[in-house]
Amino acid sequence: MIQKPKGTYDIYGGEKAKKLLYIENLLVTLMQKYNYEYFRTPIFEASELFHRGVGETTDIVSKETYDFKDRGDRMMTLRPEGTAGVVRSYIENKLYGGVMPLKTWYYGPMYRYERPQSGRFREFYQFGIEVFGTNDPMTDAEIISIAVNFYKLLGLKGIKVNINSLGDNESRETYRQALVEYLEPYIDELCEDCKDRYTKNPLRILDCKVDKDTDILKNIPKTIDYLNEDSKAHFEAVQAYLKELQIEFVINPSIVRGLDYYTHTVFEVEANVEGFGSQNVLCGGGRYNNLVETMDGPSTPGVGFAMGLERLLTALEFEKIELDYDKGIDLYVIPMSESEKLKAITVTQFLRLNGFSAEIDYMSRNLKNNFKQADRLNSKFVVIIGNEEVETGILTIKNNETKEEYKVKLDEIIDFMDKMLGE
RNA sequence: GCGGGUAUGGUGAAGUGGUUAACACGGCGGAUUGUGGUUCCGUUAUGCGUGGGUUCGAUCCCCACUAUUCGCCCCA
Repeated sequence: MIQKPKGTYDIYGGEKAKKLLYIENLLVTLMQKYNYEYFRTPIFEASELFHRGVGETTDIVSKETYDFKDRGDRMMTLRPEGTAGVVRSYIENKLYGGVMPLKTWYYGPMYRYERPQSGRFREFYQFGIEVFGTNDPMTDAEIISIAVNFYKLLGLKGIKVNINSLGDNESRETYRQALVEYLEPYIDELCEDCKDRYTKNPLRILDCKVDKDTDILKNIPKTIDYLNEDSKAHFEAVQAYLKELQIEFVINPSIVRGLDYYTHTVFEVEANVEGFGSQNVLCGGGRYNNLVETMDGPSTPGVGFAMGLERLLTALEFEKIELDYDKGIDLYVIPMSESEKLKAITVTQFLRLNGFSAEIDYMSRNLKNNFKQADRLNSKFVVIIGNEEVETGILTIKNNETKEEYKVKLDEIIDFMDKMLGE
């Protein structure tokens, strides 16, 4: 038997599918309200896009990509994240010539070759937003609030927002120097990974979990202490906006994010639920004022985030949150015998085309099992069609909850159902 | 890339080195040929992840592989 690739999963109907569609619909309507535009970019791109966009030294690019050569010998990569593709599209389509800011959102599968575990897949879905063309701290606050408000709308309770600031280029550089200076005497005491990071990307030593309890890490310089005036003002403004929007947050100096393109604000939203898996970051993002330029576009500030759908679903299950989607159908149509099937399918189609969800018996079940089936489908009403109904044109409709039975003329059935379902 | 757990039917699972592999749920059929969700009856694995080995004999012991799961690294 051929099995699914490691780290992938199927959705095969049922509650999970309904939940997923509900969440996706909520995202679409929320994005309309916030006035964001839908972006769709390819699932594979030239490998170089991610090497430059995400960062050569990141784990994501150095060891987690799905690479392949196409039949024209071009190196391609299945996208490991969404930002690089959107930025490429922004530049390639010269969207910087339009009205700013450009507020975009995307949703789709991402691919990373990792060992699967709780909350981590090789193919996983991300929803993300990217805003181009403004450096206003209000935007930073807005996108954080979007993530938080979305989780609140779904009913999630244990969410925690961590924010930090890396500052602009100047601040980053002074900080990097201070960091390297501070760490120099301790290099030998750091873990193997950190020794490597020290030369390649010292910032990432900050969120090392191996060394996190050592005095070296406890006293390590904080990025926020090295912000210049502009950067400090930016960070403070972000906080002021968040407070105004009543978004609770904590400043966490160890948040640096694993992608190289961030400047100024970085943040993570985590699920703070007892017993939740160790992969508890639901959403992460920040500002990337250098990225567009790095990718050969005109200097353009940007800010965005990405959230993982699988982790969100897990969090919802963990908090036992019931989503408000329709769990059943309106009517279940039972033909009493083979000879009534023609009439039954006509009635069913009529109902379906007039706004009701309706199902019919395809299995020629006996009456008892048909009622059982109606229960399984959570049908609000049952329509019985036998020879009497066909002769008189008057249908028997039973309310599946109250057990009340009604006789309804075929051409009055829509009005009747509207009334019954309280339309 | 590294470390731990697990692998029995459609599902959840018991089980023992030795003749017919519990039990529960679900499914299907019937008791009830136009009214069910209760109850009762019947039925539902020539088979215990794959391949080797130990043994007179292995689902149960050993090894490898594969899958899965949790964790590390990293990330959503």
